[in-house]
Amino acid sequence: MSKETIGDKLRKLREENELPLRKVAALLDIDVAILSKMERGERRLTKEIVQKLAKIYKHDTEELTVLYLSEKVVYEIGNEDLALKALHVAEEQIKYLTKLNKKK
Amino acid sequence: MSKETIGDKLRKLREENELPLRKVAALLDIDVAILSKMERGERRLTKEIVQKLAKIYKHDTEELTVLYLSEKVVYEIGNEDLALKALHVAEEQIKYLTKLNKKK
DNA sequence: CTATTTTTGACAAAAATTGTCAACAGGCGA
DNA sequence: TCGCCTGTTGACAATTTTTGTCAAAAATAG
Repeated sequence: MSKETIGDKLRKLREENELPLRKVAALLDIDVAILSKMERGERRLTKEIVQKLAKIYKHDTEELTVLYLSEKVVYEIGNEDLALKALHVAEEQIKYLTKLNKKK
Repeated sequence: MSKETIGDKLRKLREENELPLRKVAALLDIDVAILSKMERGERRLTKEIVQKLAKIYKHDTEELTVLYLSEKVVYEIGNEDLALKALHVAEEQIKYLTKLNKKK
C-alpha cells in the first residue's frame, strides 16, 4: 500500500489522456516548466489548478481536491509525533466551525 | 463549547504567571510588539516559540504543541466542505508514514 | 538523425513574512 | 496632574519564500 502523490496521479491522468505538457500548460495558461515541476512535486499545486486539471482530464474533482488538501496537511504537520493528536483536535474544530456556518 | 485560540491560551497562561509581555519577550529574545501580536493572532506563532512558552509558564508542552498544530491545519484547509474528508485521508497517510519510520 | 517532449537551473519579479521602531492609549499610584 | 508601566498599533525596511520566465540540456519517439 504505497502512497501515490497527487503529482503522480495528475501525470497518470495526463498520459491517459495523451496530452503533452505543452497543451495542458496552454489550457492552464502557465509555463510548461511549472507544470512539469508540479507533477513532480517540485512546485506547489493550487486548488484552482487541481480543479482545472480535473475538468481537463474529466476526472472526479472532489477526489483530486481531497487528495490535494490532505497532502497539504501532511506537508504542514507530517512527521510530527503529535500529528495524529493534532489532526483529531483539528477535526473537532472543523466540525464545530461547520456547525456554526450552518446555523447562520 | 466555544473554541479558545492558542493565542488566548498563551495570554491566560502569561497572566496567571503574572509576567508582563516585556519580560517574556526578553526571555524569547523577540520584540514586545511581536509577542503582543502573536497572543492576539495577528502574527504567526512558531512551534519553537510555543514550546519555549510552555516551559516558561510551566505548562504541558504537548498540549500546547497539539493546539498549535491543529490550528495550523484548520488555517490551511478550514472552511472547505471537503475538509473532513481531507483530514481522514491525511490521517491514513500519516499512519502509513509513521509505520514506515518505525521499520527503519 | 530529427522533431517533440520533458527536465533542469539560473535569474528576476512579486509576494509574504519578519524585525525594528516610535507613537499612542489606558491604568494606577504618588 | 504627573510619571511610570503595560500593552497596542501602524509604518517601514529587511529578509525570506514563492512565483514566473526563459533557454539550454536531456530524454523519448518516429
